Amino acid sequence: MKRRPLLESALLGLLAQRPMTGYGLRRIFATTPMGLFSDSPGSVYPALARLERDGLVRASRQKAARPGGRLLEPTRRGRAELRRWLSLPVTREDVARRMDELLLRFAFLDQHPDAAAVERFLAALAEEAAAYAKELRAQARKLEAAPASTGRLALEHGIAAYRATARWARRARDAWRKSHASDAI
Amino acid sequence: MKRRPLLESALLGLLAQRPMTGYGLRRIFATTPMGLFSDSPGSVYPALARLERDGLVRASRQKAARPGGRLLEPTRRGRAELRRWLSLPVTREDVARRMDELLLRFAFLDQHPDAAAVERFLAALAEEAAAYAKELRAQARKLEAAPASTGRLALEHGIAAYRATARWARRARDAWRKSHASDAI
DNA sequence: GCTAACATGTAATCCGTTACATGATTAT
DNA sequence: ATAATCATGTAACGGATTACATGTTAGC
Repeated sequence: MKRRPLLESALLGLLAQRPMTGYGLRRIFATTPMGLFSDSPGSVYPALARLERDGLVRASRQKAARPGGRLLEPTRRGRAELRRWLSLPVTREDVARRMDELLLRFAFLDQHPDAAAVERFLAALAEEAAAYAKELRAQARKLEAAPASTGRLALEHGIAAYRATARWARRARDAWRKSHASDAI
Repeated sequence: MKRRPLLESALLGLLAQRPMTGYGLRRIFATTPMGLFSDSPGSVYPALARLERDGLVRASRQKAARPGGRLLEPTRRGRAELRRWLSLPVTREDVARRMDELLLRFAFLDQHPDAAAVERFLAALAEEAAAYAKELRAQARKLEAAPASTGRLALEHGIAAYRATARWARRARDAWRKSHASDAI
């Protein structure tokens, strides 16, 4: 049960949205707010080679727009692997230490075949983020330094950030419900 | 000008607060919200060995509370290196891709000899975080998908998070001013 | 004709993770 | 006695970063 590197999941998710070349993927990392990933060839091409080796992605030189290019798309196994990843539960551990993975998963979650997955994810995230904010608040109360230390203030940043995440999750859930209400009738 | 690994800065900052053993440092990572670092011996001891090799940390078996233990403390060069790191400016790049490093720096910033450093840091962070939130908002306007996609909603999480950071920075600055007002008279 | 953009890779190095390995001391 | 805690390390492996290396095509 080793965790797949985030970069590979990001590549797989992007290719499931739209097949493209390695260069196209790199451009996305370079020009959009997905820029927490490096667009360097030395990270992207080896990761794609691993996905091909594992049979999750297939390349075609014929379908590429230019000679030399390789159009990449997920295989059936690749799409199954993506669904498996998207179906993972939202745990306290994820919230405390892997928020970026959670956000990445969520960004691809509208590709999940189960339409209810988005609402479930947001409900779980709202709950876990609020609960973790409370945990941090409890930690902060233990410190109680008379002149506020920057350590204490940094902890309060964490509290504020998790509260903002919980608030966002509740609002996103409402927005999602409204814009997908027609399906429910 | 290679960037020092975050873990090494964290270790150096903690040792500057209070000399302790490698085990003590690991316990901090295991039991406090600084848990974004691994407490595994395979990460901590090699990092400490690098700091010793570079002359930033010195170990004493005599000063240790128990036989076998090694009490670690920063050298003069180590403290200078810590000050240098704490003095780095808050850039847009940092805000966009290295928030965890910024927060770590801030958590140690009350060790900085220049008392004004904390206020300067918070002012810069408030400004850069708000500006970056605006950048993201501009990105979001370009998407304008009729039914909100989860990708779009994920971007809105980013906006909410950076706004929360900016708000926290302004409030922390006010709090810091008040609790240190006596120094200014 | 030249420059920017398109396109794919490899090599060296460093760091983090996991698992392994060992031993002393304190509390029950 | 024996378990938990204190304490320090090494080895194997994998992945990320940076730099290097190369070639094509489209637009000016």
